[in-house]
Amino acid sequence: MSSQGFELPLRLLLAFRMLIDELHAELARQGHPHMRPMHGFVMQAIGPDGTTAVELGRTLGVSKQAAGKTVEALERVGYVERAADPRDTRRKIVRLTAYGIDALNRSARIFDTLRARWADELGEERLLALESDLRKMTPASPWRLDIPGWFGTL
Amino acid sequence: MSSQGFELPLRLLLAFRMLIDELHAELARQGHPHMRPMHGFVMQAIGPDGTTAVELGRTLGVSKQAAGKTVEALERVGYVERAADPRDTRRKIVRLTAYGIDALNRSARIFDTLRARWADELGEERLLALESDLRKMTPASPWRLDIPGWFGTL
DNA sequence: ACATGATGGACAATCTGGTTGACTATATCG
DNA sequence: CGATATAGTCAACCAGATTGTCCATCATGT
Repeated sequence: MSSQGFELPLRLLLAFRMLIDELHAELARQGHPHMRPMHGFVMQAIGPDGTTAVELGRTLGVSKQAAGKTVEALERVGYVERAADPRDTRRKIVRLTAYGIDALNRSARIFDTLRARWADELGEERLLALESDLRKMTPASPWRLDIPGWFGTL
Repeated sequence: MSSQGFELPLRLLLAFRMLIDELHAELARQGHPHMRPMHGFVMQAIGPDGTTAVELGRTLGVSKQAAGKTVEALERVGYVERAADPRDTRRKIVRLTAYGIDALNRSARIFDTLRARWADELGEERLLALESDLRKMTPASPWRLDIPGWFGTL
C-alpha cells in the first residue's frame, strides 16, 4: 500500500466522531441524556425563529416527510414544539423549546471546552492553523447535512 | 452564540465528506460506478487475507447477520467472493476479487492525489502539521466504523 | 370573484439496512 | 462420547428514509 492519502480522511472522521461522542457523553451528564448526534444539527437548522417541516427538509436535504418524522421525534423528547401560523393556516411553525435552547447552549459551551482541550494539547497557534486550513479546504458552509443515507446505501 | 468550538467538528465533517465525495466521483470515472462510501471501509476491514462474516461483524461493530448482508451486497457488485474453508467446513472465507483489489488500489491513488491537492493549497509543511495534530488527538487506530446507526437513531 | 395552480402537511406503501431470536451443522474440549 | 461453543442462514421486526397520493389552503390572473 504505502498510501499516505488514506490517513487524512480516516483521521478527519475519527476526530469528528470523537468530538461528537464526547459532546454527548457530557450532555447526558448535564441533563440531556436523550440528545442524539442528529438532534444538534437539526436544531441548528431550525434556528431561533423556527421553521416548517418542508423548509427544514430542504435545508437538511431530505424529503419533507422525513423532516416531519424527525420533528416528531424532537417533539417527543421535548426539544421542539409546533404551533399554527396565524398568517398561513397551512403552515405549522416548528420552534425550539426552552429545553431545546438549553441543549444548544450547553452544546456550544461543551464544544468550547473540547476546543480548549485541543488548544491545550496542540497549542493555540497550531489549532488556529488547523482550523484555518480546514476552512480553506471546505466549502463556505452550506448546511446540507444529509448524512443519513449518504454513508449507508449498500 | 459566539461559540468558537462549533466550527471545529463541522469543518472536520465537511472535509471528510468532501474527500469521500471526490473519491467516489473519480472512482466512478475510473470504472467503479457502484462503489459506495461504505464499501471501501468494509473492504479495508476484509483485508488481503480474507475474513469471515462473523469476524467482519466484530471488526465493524455490527451483528454477524448485518455483516452477512453487507458481504452479499459486495458480492453482487463483484468486489468479494466467498469460498469454503477446507480446515473448518463451517467457515466461509470472504475474499476480495481482482476487481475489488483494483477498487482499493485506485482508491489509494486517488486519495494520494487529493492529498497532493491539499499539499498544493496549504503547503506540505502545514499539511504534515495538520495530519500530525489529528493523529495526536485521535485514538491510536481502532476500526469500529459503526457509522450506520451511530449518527441516526432519532 | 373565481378558477387554476402552487404549497404545506399528512397518510400509506415500500425499500434498505440494521436488530434479535431460533435453528442447523460442525468443531473442540472434557 | 457427550457437552459446549462457533459459523452461517432464515425469519420476523424495527427505524428511517423514499415516493406517491390526497386534501386544505394560499396566491395569481383573467
